[in-house]
Amino acid sequence: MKRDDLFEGLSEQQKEAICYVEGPLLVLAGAGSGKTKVITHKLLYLEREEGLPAEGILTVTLTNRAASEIRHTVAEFMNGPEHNYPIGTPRWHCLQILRREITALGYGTDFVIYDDDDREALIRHILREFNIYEALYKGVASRLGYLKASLVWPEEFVSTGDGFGFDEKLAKVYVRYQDELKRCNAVDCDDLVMLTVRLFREFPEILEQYKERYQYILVDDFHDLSPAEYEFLRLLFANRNFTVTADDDQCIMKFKGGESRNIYKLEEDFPEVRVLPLEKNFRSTQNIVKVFGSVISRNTSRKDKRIRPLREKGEKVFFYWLPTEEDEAKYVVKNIREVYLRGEYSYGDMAILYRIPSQSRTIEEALKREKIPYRVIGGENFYERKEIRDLIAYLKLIQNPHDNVSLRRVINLPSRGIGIQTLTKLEQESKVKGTSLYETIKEVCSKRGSNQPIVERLRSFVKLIEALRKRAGDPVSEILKSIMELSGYGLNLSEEKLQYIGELMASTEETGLEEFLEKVSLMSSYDDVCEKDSVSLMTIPMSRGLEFPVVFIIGLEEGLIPYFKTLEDEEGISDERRLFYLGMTRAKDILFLTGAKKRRVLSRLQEQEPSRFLKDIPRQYCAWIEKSPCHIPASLGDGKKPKTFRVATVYKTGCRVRHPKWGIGVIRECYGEGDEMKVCVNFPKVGLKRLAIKYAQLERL
DNA sequence: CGAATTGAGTTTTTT
DNA sequence: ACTCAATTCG
Repeated sequence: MKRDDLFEGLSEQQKEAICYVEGPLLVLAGAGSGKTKVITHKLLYLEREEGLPAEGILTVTLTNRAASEIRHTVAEFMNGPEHNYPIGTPRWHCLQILRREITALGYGTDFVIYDDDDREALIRHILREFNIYEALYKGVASRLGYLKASLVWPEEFVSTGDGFGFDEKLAKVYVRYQDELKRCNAVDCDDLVMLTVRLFREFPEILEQYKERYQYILVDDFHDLSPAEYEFLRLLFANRNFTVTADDDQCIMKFKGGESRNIYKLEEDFPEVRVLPLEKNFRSTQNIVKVFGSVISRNTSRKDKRIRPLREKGEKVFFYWLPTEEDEAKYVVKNIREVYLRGEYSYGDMAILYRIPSQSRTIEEALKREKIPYRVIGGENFYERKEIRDLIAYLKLIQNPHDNVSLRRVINLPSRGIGIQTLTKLEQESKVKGTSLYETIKEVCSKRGSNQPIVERLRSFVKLIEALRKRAGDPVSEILKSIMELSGYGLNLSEEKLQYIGELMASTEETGLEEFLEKVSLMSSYDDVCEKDSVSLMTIPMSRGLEFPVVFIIGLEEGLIPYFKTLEDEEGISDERRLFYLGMTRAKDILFLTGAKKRRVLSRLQEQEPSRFLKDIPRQYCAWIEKSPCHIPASLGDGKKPKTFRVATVYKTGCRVRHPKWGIGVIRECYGEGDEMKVCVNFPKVGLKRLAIKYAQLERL
C-alpha cells in the first residue's frame, strides 16, 4: 500500500498531526474533526514510515468499541487479519500488565475481577458487619469508586479524612473492603488502574521495562480520563513520544477540579508539548454546526476553538414543542417515517437520544405501534440478567474457590437447604481462623462424626465444586453444561431464562475460562450499533463517539436537560451544556430537537418549561414549531413544506408487500387514488421500484 | 428454610 | 409506577 492512501481525504492539520513525531503532541480537536482518524492513521504511519513495530505502539481509547474499530481499520489497511496489538481501554492495558506482574504486589496471577455487582455485594456485607445502615451501600460503592479513580489509597484516606462521622466510617469500610479483596485474591475494576500505578511507582524496574516496550503512545479522548488513568499514562509518557487527542467541550466524565483538568495538567507536566488544533468539521451540515456551536460557546472557561464547517448548508434544524410526551413520541415517530419514506435514509441511519434511560419507554411504545424496528443501546445488558450472572458467579468460583462473594451468591442456588443461619455461622468461623469461606466449609465437612443433615448438604456442595473444578480447563460452554447438569441449576427455570443460558453457551464457543471471565468483566455496554437496520435509542453519554445522519434529541426541558439534580452550581450547568452539545454533534445531516409541556416524572404529571439551552440557538438556522396550549406562533422562516403522504385505502406507506418476482419489500410512497394508484416499493435485494397497483401482482402482507 | 405479602426507596450519565 | 428488600407466616 502506498503512503498516499494513508492521507487520502485528510485535512492539512490532520496530516500535520500524523507526521509530527519530534515530541509530545496534543491535538485539540473540535467535534467531528476526525480525531480518531488521526489516531488510527498515525498508528499506521508510525508502523510504516517510522519503522516502529505495531506491538510497540500503545493505543488507548475510552471504550472497547472504539478500540475494536481501530483494530479493525488497522487490519484493513494492513491487508491482514486482526492482530492483538496493544489497542484498548486503560483498564484493558492495565489488566494485561497485572496478569504478568501482579505477584510483585502480593496477589496471585489467577486473580479474579469483581464487577460493580460483586463490589456492591461485598460492601453490603461489610456494612452489615460494621452495623452501618446497609441501604447506604450504593453511596458507599460510588464513593469508593471515586476515591479509587482519584488514586486515593485506603491508608491515605484514613489519614486525610476529616475525622468525624461519615468519612471516618467510610475509611474503615474502605480499608476492610480492600483487605477482603486481597484475601479473596480479587481486584475490582478500579483496582486495575490503581494497582498498576502502584506497581509502576513501587517497582521502577517494571515501569522501565514497559517504557521500553512502548516506544510510542497514542491516546484518543484524552479529556475523559480519570486521574488514575492519567497517572498511569503519565508514568509511561516519560519517554515523551506520545500523541493525545482531546476536546474539552466533549468532556462528560466529571472528576474533581473541572472539565479540562487533564489538558491543563498535561501542559504542566510536559511544557514542551506541542498543541495543534483541528478545526474543520467534516461531519455535520453548516446549520447543525452553527446551532451546536452557539450552544457550546456560552460555556465559560473552555479552550477557545473554532469549528469550521466544511459541508453545505443542509436542512434547518427542527424544533418541536409539544403538549405531552405522548405527542412528542408521536411526532418523532412520524418524522422517522417521513424521513425513511423519502428514501435517502434507512432506519439504521437514525438515532433517538435522551437524558435518562426511563425516557425511552414512551418512544418505544410509539415505535412498536408503528412497527418501526428499533433497538435500545445500553438498556438491558445481556450480562446483567440474573441467571447469567448466577452462572458467571459459578464460573468465578471454579476459577478461584476463595472468592467469597461468588460463593455467597451460589451456595444456595439452586436451593440446597443452606440458609442464612448456616452461612452466618460459617462466616464467624472463617473470620476467626482467617481462612476463606470455602476452606472453612471444607474443614467442617472433614470433621468426622458429624452427620447432621446440614453437614451433609455442605459436603455435597463441596463435592459439586470440586467436580466442577476438574473441568476448569474445558471450554466455557462445556463447563456451563457441567454446571447445569451437576448443580441442578435451571431445573425449575422458565423457558425464557433457559433460552438466555443457551445463548450464553453459544456465544462462548471455544473460549477458555480465564479469557471469558476477563472479557465479561471488562465489557460494559458493548453492542454493535450499526449492524441491523433499526433505529437506535440511547442516552446521550452512550452516543459518544458515534455519528448518525439523522438524530433526534428528545426531552429538551428544564429539569431534564439540564437535569434537575445538577442545577445547584454553575459547574453542573456547564456539564449539562456539554452533554447537550455532545448529543447534537452526533448528527450529520438532519437534527430534530423536541420537548413536551407535560411529562410524567416520578409517576406525577409535571408541567415542563423549555430548556434554557434553547435560548442560545439562533432561530435563523432552525424550523421552530411550537404546538402547545399557549399557541406561540411558529417562527416563520421557510421551514420545510410539510410533506404529506397520501394514505391509500388498501396499501399504506410502510406496509410490507410481496411481489412474484422481487420478493418481499416495503412500500415507501403512494401516489394517486383508487385504481390509478402507484406505489414506490423498496425491495431489499433489487432496490426501489415504482409499480402500478393495477398491473403489478402485489400481495399485501 | 422458603414463599408471599407488604413497604420503602427510586431514576444521571460511564469505564 | 415500579422494583427490590425485609418481614412474616407456613
